[in-house]
Amino acid sequence: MRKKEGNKEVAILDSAIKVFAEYGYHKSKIYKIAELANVATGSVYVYYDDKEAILRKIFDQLWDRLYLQLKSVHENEHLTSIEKIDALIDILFDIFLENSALALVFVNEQFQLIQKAPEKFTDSYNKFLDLGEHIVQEGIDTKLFNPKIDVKIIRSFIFGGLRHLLHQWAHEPALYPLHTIRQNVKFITKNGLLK
Amino acid sequence: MRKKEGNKEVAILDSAIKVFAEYGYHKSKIYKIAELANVATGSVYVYYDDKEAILRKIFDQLWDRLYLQLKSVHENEHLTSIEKIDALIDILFDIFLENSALALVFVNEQFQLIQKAPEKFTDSYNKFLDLGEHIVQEGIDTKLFNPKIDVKIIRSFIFGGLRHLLHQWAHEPALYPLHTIRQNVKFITKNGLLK
Amino acid sequence: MRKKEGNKEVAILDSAIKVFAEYGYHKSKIYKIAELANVATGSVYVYYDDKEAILRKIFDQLWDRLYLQLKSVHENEHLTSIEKIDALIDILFDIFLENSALALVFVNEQFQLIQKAPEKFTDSYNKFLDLGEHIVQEGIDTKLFNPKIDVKIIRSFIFGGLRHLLHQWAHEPALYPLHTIRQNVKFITKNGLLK
Amino acid sequence: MRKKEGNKEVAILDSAIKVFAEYGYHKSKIYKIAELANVATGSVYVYYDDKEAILRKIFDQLWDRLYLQLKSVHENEHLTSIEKIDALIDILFDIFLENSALALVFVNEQFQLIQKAPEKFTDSYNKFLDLGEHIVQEGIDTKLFNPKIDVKIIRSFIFGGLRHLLHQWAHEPALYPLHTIRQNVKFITKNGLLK
DNA sequence: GATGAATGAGTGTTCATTCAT
DNA sequence: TATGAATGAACACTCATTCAT
Repeated sequence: MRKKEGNKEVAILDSAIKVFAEYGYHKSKIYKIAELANVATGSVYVYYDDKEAILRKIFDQLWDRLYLQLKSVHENEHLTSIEKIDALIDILFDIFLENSALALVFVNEQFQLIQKAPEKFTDSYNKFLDLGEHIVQEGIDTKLFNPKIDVKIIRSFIFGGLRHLLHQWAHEPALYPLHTIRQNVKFITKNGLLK
Repeated sequence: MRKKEGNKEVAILDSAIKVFAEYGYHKSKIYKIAELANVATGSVYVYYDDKEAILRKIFDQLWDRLYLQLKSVHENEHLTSIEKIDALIDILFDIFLENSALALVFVNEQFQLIQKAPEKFTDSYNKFLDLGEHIVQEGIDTKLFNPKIDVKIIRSFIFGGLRHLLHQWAHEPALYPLHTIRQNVKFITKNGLLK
Repeated sequence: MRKKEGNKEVAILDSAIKVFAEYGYHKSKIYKIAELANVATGSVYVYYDDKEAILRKIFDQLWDRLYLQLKSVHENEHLTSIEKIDALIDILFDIFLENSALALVFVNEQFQLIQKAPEKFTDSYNKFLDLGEHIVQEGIDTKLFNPKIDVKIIRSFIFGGLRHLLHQWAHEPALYPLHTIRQNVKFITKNGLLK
Repeated sequence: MRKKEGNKEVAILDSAIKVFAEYGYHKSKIYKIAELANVATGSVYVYYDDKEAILRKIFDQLWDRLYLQLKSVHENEHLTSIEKIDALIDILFDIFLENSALALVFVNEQFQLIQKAPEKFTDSYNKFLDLGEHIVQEGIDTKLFNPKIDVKIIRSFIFGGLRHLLHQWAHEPALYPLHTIRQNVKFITKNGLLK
């Protein structure tokens, strides 16, 4: 009996990220993904129900990782709210620095997927956002951040700003060193949040 | 939508915005657009070369309008840099307040389109961004804004933040009144830019 | 504007009968049907929703014709029950004599189709059977036929016998002249029904 | 169905009959058959060359049994031709009474299979038909049956009638008790054959 | 210009069959 | 024998685009 190596499942996912990044979800062909993963077309369907399931899995994994990292930051009692916001930004930058194709997929496809069936979207995503919101609220409560701001709106604003920058960077990494982007984001964010 | 006698071209474009907003570009069918515009499928091709040309036209018009408005703001010598940034934000909010379907299309499809062939993307878009950048630079030069910031990065950050907020609003207008979003954005932006 | 010629719809149906007869429904390919009808594959879907709709249409037309003919026979008051049974047999033989491919499709595919969703099967089929049953009952009531027989069972028996013979004939027309088959069927049927 | 230890071959065949009966041959999946037989998909191919071989085996066994029974009837010198015809009908009814799924498979799939390669179809089938024909001929020779009838045609007619009734019964056993069907068939058959 | 019937290239998915273990 | 992961050929159906009228 042949055993599932488990490698194929991962290989398919990695290939999918690359193919989705290059062509966009809709123009990505299953046979391209299979080809790049060195498996047969049909094998894709051994591990994933359909094309969308692959995309969904990509985001599941992504947000699981991001949430766990942010959670560990948040549970560190030695950090101020400011330092936690700093860490949040670092977490996002680091994961995409590691895999720029993933950044492209994230920016280009998450909206469409989440819009289709928000309730089916990975729970870690909402947990991540909630935690981010919580951190901002903590900053307000501890008089570090300006009470005038609406946490949900600011959360979205920062998130969107980061998303856009990461997209540009993923698309043209040479244009700006990531650390410069990072510094600027931290600067504007903090100075905007501090009283 | 009622057929606009003698102006099928506009009717098609308006219908396309609605259909693209509802289904996303890739899942939008030409016959749906034609139907909503009360014209025959074939008529779409009388006015537009292909499906992508419709999308391109939507962005052309959008950025033309935005650029012209920002230009007029910028040419007003009575405004400070801060007031110009305020006006920039207002311009963006107002146009999407007027047409939320357009906001959705903008947020969901611009990336994909611009990525495909950046050089073919409407020139007004770049002009708009350059002008925004210019305004920020002016603020730095006049000692209003912090010189530490990189104008291009900050420009993208704010732009992305706005984009994301508009998307959320377009998708669920009831969640937040646009004016609250607007206030918050202005607040964080200004406090982040000012020394 | 191109006008639907109406010929294509018929051409596709005729081709489908031939292709279904030769390969069986499941092994028949849409492109084969289109090819034989001298139309493009896509044109098949201009006229029919899907593959099954073609098969369904074939039976709709078949049973509509058969029912109308039997109805006209039944309404002829000069005929005895025996003569009506004779006519019923003739009707079936004649229609398949005219189109032997249709006979094959009928024999091979009707069961599967009717089994899938009996309630969606053409109404004319049930009307035809009911009328056949009615004629037999009339024969019993007028003391021509044996009262011991159960009309529904006998109806099915004769129907199945005819079906099988027609199938054999359609498959190997040379084996038996249709008129010999017809005579024998009439003979056994009548002698079985008469007291 | 419970796994029959040491007799996977039989378990697969029994499962196949049920699955073919429920879904029809073409829509039956090998993995469904394997699942029902409590064996792995691959095991099916240990015992059968391919999907069609399973169907072929079902008919082989069926006709072997039927032929052997009819042969034994025919060799009984105490029976008249009429009694032999009676017995023939009983044989058919009894085997399907015992296994109604088999009846469905027989009715739905035999045509397609036999049509594809008549020469490869089980020999017992032809032997059975020939013996049936022989019995009718005997009846004619012994002046019991009407000499006008063509034995081959009548054989097919009766066979088809039975087939159709069995199909209806297998599909809706509650509609008619099998013994009523049996009586009616015997009645019409005999009265049609006797002078 | 306007129409909508006609086109046919293109692809996600299925599933019978194979084969390494 | 037995397994079930892996395969890849096959196909129904879609829909952007064309073009005869």
